[in-house]
Amino acid sequence: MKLSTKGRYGLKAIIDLAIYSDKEPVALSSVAERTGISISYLEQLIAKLKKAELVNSIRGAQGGYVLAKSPKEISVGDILRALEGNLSLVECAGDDGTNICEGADMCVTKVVWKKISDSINETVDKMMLSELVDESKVINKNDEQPKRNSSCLG
Amino acid sequence: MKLSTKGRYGLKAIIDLAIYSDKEPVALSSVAERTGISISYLEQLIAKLKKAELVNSIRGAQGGYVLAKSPKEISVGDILRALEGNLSLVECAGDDGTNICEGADMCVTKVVWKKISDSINETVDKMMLSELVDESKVINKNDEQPKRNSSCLG
DNA sequence: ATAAAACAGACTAAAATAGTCGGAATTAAA
DNA sequence: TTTAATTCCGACTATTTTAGTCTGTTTTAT
Repeated sequence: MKLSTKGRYGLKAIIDLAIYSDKEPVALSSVAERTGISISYLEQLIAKLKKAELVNSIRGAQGGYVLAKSPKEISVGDILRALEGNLSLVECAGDDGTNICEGADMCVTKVVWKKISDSINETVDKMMLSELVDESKVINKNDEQPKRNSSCLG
Repeated sequence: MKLSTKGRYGLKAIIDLAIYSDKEPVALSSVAERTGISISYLEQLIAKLKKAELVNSIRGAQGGYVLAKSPKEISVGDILRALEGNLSLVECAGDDGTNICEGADMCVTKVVWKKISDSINETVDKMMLSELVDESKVINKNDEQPKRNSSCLG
């Protein structure tokens, strides 16, 4: 039940975007440089974020990506769901109306999975991207150069 | 980030045990019959539950398994951790002291993963096996034969 | 024109999952 | 004391998922 690298790297990537796309669009090449994630893979991740309308793209030379709205309005839940799909631990407890088991009515364990995914969603929905950006600035406030930190893609 | 069948089937299995092992040990063959999970696979699952000291085994003919303690004292968290390992969504936020990333101190996303796993653990630790057993009895109270329900291994 | 970028999608190696299988050890009962 | 039921053990395998890479196309500022 581990999160895939899509979720982990993708969150890193959008935090990077949030920090650096204030003035001008940020190219994936520079995100890649700072985070240590390959451009090719970033393309996959950012495509999901774009599809979820969390980021916008500017094509062509000097193009790149910007947040589609304020980091205060983007929750970690929005980001993770965009990257990973629904955050339920089992298919049958998802919010997307997929009720795949026939016997779901009389399924005792379903309430367990439902409670777990509710608590996950609640937790991630009240964390905002802006908080992570702030936290990141605190961590790096003493450095001219922000930490490269490519060893920790956590 | 889905739970594996170990967690899903294993929980079903221990609920079945809790219901039927009041008087005498329950053989895996009968658990298999009721749940629709193969005996071979059940062996794997129950081995984990035994290792975690949630069930005891009686070997030989007429043997089987019983709960190691009252269902009131076994939390869903105990069960799922026995089956799945720690319930953290990433390695670096586990409780087992594994701090694998070097840059973990300056890792912004780590607090995200920590909050999520805390909320998961909190949720599953306050659900007790006894509650699921009770719930299961309510669901099946009108039937002479409990639901076979093999279509829903949720 | 050129170069820098986003965009699209096919492709692949490695790892994890979801089991099965064969046999050995133990023990109640016939 | 044999038999059958059971736990126990570990190796094995097919399938699926993950984690990317690679090739090429389109767009656009300079």
